[in-house]
Amino acid sequence: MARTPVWKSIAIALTDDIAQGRYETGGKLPAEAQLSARFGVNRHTVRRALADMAAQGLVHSRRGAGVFVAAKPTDYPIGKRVRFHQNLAREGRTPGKKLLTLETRAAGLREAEALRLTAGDPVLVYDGLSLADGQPIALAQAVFPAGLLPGLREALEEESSITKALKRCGVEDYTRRETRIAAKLATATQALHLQISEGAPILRTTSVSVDTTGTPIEFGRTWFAGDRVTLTVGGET
Amino acid sequence: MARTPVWKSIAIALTDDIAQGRYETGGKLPAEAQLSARFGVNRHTVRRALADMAAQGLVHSRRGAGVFVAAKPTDYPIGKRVRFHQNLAREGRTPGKKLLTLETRAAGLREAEALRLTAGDPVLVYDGLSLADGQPIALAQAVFPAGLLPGLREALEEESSITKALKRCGVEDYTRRETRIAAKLATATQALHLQISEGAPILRTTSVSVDTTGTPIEFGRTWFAGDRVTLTVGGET
DNA sequence: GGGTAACATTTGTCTAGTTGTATAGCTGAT
DNA sequence: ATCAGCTATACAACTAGACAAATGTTACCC
Repeated sequence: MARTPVWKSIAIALTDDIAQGRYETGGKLPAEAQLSARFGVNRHTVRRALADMAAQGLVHSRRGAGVFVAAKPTDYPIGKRVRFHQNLAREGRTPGKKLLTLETRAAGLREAEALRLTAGDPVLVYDGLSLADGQPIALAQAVFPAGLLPGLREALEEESSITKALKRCGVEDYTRRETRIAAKLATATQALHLQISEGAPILRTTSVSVDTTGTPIEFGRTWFAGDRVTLTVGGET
Repeated sequence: MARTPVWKSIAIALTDDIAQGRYETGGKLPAEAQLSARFGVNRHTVRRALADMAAQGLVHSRRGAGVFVAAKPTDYPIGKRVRFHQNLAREGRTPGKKLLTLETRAAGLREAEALRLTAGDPVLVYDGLSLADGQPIALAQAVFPAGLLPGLREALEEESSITKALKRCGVEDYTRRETRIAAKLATATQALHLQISEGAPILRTTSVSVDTTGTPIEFGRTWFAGDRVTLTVGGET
């Protein structure tokens, strides 16, 4: 007759609290010390419960910060028309962006090929962090042909969305010609930005977008935090 | 001529030690390993003795912590005027309270009926643990009509007693209109808070308190640890 | 304003000690 | 022969305390 261990009943109680909405998704749980006081139990026992919940993907902890209710993996549709803001708004989440770097440099081989340029042609490289409800979702790099899109740099600095910035440069619409998906492990830098641990799984997508005339406009590489995003393909989005 | 078993003589010796005041009530006994060394027997034999004493309510053990001398069952008078602090102080024990949760939510059917509200009306729910000399005595849940008592939440957070908090909200006096008593078995969560074993007997009281005008003010449910409390009814307290 | 230094908070990890439970075996009395 | 009483050993579950490492906050200075 194995009675339910203490840590398990704590895990159940906390799971119930989350399910009841007493703690918001993405929100912070009380500190372990507070929880141990609330349940009248040693902190280690609380940690055992939290570890169980973390293994189920219900919560995740950050040393020095706290324990957070894990947000459900975001479904991110990949199709002809990929719009970050729309994709997230549809899921009922608040999209956000953080500009990391914005620079003009010479195109590399890979980039030149994708954008139908010559290696060495000037390209505008946008590095940014995509957020959902304030939580990092993806690292995005977009490479634009600088020669074709004058004024894009300023537009990207001011506008909150790439779609809007492109529109200001005369690109009314654009679609994805191709998207490739691969699974990788996070490097230290990526892990830092995405607030995941080094070596955690990430999804890398590589894409080429073209305007209505079929001219390549953007060469994009995006790294998604593997446990926060599920890519979906096939809806006619 | 059945000789007294070894474990029994150990139990007698320890019981005598307690009676002689060699171990304070509420204090910790030496670890089982130490006792087994002292009596020159196996730890299991000591455990057999302790189990016997625990069955008599003389001691109680907490895994990982030790074996403690049990306090005598507290007499807890239930009448028109039930005040936790007073009830315990009269017995010469030090009352204590620990706030577990405090939330505002919609009233359930049962609660609405008792408080003469409509199901769905906002109620303030107080969950707390009552202590005597630091030992858990009872789990208490009190449901207040949130609409009638603005500011009660803050008062409950700051004051140590419900009576005082109510006074701050203008309730000078209140009495019990009714108390129902039932015997139940402890659930895992209850057992955790009361530091008893799952399935141990508990006393559940359900009460409705009214102010001087007869308006229901509190709907209370309390779970007493069965072997630590004896409810008394009938004194004109 | 921006950088930085100090401080408090919080999680991560480690060591040690204690009770709870399970299994196996020995011994003497009936 | 059986069986209750006890020994022996091992592991699981929980407590207790301490310290390290990361983070967030605040005050302060230039």
